[in-house]
Amino acid sequence: MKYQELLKQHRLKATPQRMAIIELMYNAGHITIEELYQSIVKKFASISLATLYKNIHSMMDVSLIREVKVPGYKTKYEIEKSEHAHVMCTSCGELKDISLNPSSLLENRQFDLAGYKADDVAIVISGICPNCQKK
Amino acid sequence: MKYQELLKQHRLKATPQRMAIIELMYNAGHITIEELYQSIVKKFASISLATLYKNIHSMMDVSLIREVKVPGYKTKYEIEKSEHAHVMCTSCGELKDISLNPSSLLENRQFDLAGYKADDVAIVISGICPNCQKK
DNA sequence: GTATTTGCAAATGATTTGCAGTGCT
DNA sequence: AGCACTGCAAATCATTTGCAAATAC
Repeated sequence: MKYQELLKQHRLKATPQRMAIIELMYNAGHITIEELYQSIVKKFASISLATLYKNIHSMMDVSLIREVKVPGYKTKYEIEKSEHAHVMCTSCGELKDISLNPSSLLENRQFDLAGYKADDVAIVISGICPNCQKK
Repeated sequence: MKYQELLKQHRLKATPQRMAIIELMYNAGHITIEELYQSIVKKFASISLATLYKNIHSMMDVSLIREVKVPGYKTKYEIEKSEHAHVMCTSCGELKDISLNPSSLLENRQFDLAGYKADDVAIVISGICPNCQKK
């Protein structure tokens, strides 16, 4: 079970709750706390929201997962993977990865960063997804 | 008083509370609800948080102000102005505009937007500001 | 004068905390 | 065994709502 390894690599204990969180997040791609809880209680009747929140934070602390704040919607979470940007559909709420590499933007152009030393770039493009365009 | 005009242009009634909100937001550049409230009560002892929230939403509905969601911090608000990106200091929390034009990025390069029709691009660069680098 | 806005208090929603019991390694 | 994790209940913090009185136009 690879999720177990993933947790150990980040020096977190591999509890069943955590493995379930990672599995669901991995399958969903992006998920809110709310959605995560709704899904996880089906397999794990006794899990509490407090546990979810605590684990989300532990995993963020070790950069195993990442929060994605999107305009007008609830924060979603994703497994950390290679850098990418996001497109969000303002009609149906779908959030999707796109392959734009945020930090390559910084390298290729000389933006005036006002003296800041950049660590991370978050890009969220809002628009209408192909499906909603049809309606 | 130009704030009055600004409100009328957006078909909102120019109440003193709203003018105070805009003035403070304008001076601060970026401000959280919290900070806005702390400042505004000094001049407007009787204002309520409910009024703040209601007005923030009215003004967002007519695109007079805009919310800026930043990783790890509270949402901030700013007066809508020409497109720009943001740098945020992860040490002191300062948020600053930079002149990078988000939608020009879309034009200059052909990103694969997975069929999305883009309306808006939000870019937040996290890093360390010049001041905090010294410490 | 009328429709909108304000401010209050209460409701709702989201997140955090303390603590006793449990479980991973 | 020992420390970290879980789940509960309660606390805290954030946001929204209903409504009567006040106000912009």
